[in-house]
Amino acid sequence: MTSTPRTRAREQTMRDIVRIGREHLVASGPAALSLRAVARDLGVVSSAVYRYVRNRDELLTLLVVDAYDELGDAVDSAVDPNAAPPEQFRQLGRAVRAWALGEPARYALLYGTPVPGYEAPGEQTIAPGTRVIVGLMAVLERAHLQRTGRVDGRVATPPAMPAEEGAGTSGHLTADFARIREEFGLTLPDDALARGVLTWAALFGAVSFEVFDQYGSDTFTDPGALFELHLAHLAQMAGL
Amino acid sequence: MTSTPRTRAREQTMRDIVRIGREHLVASGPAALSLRAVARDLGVVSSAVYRYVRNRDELLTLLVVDAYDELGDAVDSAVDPNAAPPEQFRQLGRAVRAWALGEPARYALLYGTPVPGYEAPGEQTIAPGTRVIVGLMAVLERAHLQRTGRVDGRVATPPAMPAEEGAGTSGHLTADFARIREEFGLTLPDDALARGVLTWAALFGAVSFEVFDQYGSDTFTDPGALFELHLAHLAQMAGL
DNA sequence: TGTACATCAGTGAACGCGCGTTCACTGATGTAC
DNA sequence: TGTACATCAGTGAACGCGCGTTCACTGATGTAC
Repeated sequence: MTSTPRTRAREQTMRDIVRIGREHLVASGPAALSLRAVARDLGVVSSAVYRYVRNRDELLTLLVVDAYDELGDAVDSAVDPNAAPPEQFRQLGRAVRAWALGEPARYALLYGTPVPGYEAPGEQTIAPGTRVIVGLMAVLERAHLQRTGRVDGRVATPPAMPAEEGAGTSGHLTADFARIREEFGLTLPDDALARGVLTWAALFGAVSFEVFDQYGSDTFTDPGALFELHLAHLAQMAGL
Repeated sequence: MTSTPRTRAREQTMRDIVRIGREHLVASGPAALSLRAVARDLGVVSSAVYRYVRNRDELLTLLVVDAYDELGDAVDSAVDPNAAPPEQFRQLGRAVRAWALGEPARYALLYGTPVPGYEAPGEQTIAPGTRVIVGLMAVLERAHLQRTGRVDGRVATPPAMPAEEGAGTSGHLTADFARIREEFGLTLPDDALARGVLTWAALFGAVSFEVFDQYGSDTFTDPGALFELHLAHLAQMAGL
């Protein structure tokens, strides 16, 4: 039996720490995140936090994972599995934008300037950190399967897809794409993979420009409409 | 005669402050930039810096302008005025990427997470901050003029260009695009403007992903080749 | 050319603040017999 | 069921550090007559 009162209290405190950390992130950005301030809000002496968290970096990691997971959940629940791929792409894009605009500080933690001196530990952050690109690739894969006539998405043996060598696809890239295909279980050809990666980066570029106010505050009266236009062009670039 | 020894010394110190500030930015990021540390490196007591700079925010502004200008110069000198627009676009993109990879901390100051509590004063930062998008739009404008047969780029009366109302271009956007056209002296139709803005955001998205290491360090063996591929797709999206 | 005054760079001390992290400790909760 | 011991959350003091900004001051440089 692992759920003694003590362990339940510990889990609750852990959640409180993450919640308070989130609030501080929102208020002052990652560089200013401080264990002492979290302890204060937790109603506890500063050294007590070290019972829960090895150091400041570990708290940052908790917040990074927390944010990636919330974004991943938002995206997953926004994409209708029965919709057509182009619509799925738009749903994904809108979900990313909506979450980013709602949580600018946490978005910045994930996709803004890396926190100086902090290196995210891969074992904990890679899986949640790749959920969006995995989702995007799944949409592209489904579109590809439909295009090539395997609509249901179930292929007994994913045929060795010999990567219609695209216009500028060089040796290194071909190998990289092969590895990616393998790792994510995809059958997309090189060109589609390349477009997918660019679409991913471009989507976050558009979102970052809006969240970080690069357009200038009064350039676009209706940023949502601009974003819809962007989605249409991005879908085209993605090959959807 | 304004160049007394004293004013020359002052200008030199001013340059030293910016240079040292740059170095600190590189070492520890904008949030950690400190007037005291700059004073230390300048070999002067901390309060002396206040003879040159009103406060920390003003130093940040100097560094922002400094960085925007260096990036703008890099882009301007990379774009060959006699090249064809698609090649000009690639030159511009490569220049942005090269500068960003060479100066990641200063790139982050411009295009990463906004510094919490700091608001850039528009009067000083807007002009240098728009040089890249102005350059990009100039490339697109030239392509447009060539396409429409006014190759030399000199049109006596820029004809009232009634914005071939694009697929999803709504009312607000049309007005916004009209304002942009006016402000930058462009004749590009709405669709080209929209593509230009997205291409701009997408280009910086791709660069940010690389500089901020979003791809994962060992996913792409040859990031330069990937970027060239991106440029090809982006040029296509831009309508070049 | 020389003198009187104004300007300005830089000093040093101070104010009040916040930070991460360690350490020996107390007292409550959980566990094994 | 009761007792002895182990675990663990939280305390409070301390170490050593850095920060932005103000202020009265000294002494050198520049300017006007």
